[in-house]
Amino acid sequence: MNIGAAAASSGVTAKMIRHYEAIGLLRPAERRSNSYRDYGERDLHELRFIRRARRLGFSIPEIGELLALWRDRGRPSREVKRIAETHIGDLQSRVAEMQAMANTLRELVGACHGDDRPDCPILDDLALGGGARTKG
Amino acid sequence: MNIGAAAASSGVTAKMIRHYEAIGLLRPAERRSNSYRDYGERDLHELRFIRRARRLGFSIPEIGELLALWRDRGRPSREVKRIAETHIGDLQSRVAEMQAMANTLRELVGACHGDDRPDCPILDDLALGGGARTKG
DNA sequence: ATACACCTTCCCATCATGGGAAGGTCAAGC
DNA sequence: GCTTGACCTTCCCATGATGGGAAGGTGTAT
Repeated sequence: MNIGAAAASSGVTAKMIRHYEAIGLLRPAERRSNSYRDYGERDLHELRFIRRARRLGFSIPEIGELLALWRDRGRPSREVKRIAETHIGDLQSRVAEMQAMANTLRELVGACHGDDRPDCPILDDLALGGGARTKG
Repeated sequence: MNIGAAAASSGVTAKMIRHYEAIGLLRPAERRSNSYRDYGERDLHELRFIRRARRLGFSIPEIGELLALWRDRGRPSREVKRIAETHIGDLQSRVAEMQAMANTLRELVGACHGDDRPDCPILDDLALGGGARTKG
């Protein structure tokens, strides 16, 4: 199966499949006599795995770890769980940070009359240049 | 005031100050006879404005809009409010997306015994390659 | 044979940021 | 005056994930 078909079937673009191979996330694909890459069911499986993990927000290095564990039929599930938990923690931190931003902005938006008048608490606050006040 | 002092006083690195000038976010700084950039209070104000806005997660184009409005003393506050509200909406979407990821992962982690045994629902799920099941 | 779709590699762009080289400038100390 | 060290300048390169596109080879259908 050519790279185009593998791309269509896995949801990973051909461009990205070559990229994943180049950075070592995927092992080099088999080549046919015409130098075309050749993919089988097993490769498709890995490509779908990668796509799904990317959708869940795992970074490429994390996916590398997960793939290695996935390829190793005898690995302890402990490892996988640890990686997933670390990733959940990362997601939570980022969510908290963005919520803090949004809360600060909501306060400011609430204080801004938003009409033709020029004075605007949002700009006034940005102009202060201080740290995030709603942090604590 | 040299770029280093402006950087120290605004919290924006010298590297980034030059970058913001290069992409047109800041007007070209005054130059002294030795070709050094020269900054005054007004520039410091803009730099602090930018730093604060970046911290609140505004993109560079958004900051460009906000800066333009800020420089225009007579602008209607409506504009500023609209930009801020749009940005809040963006933040909320991203937060929701990341929370969905985290929830899916939490389910999977909850189902994984996480010991020496090799079977692991997390990897099993990733291997399915389907869409996000916890979406709806 | 011709056309068209597909494949290959290689280079460039994004976005915000940082690293670093090569070279000019300035202030302090000897 | 000359050296030293801190600062400035511009320019190039790297990140990480992804896409665009060129130049050229291959495969298949008409």
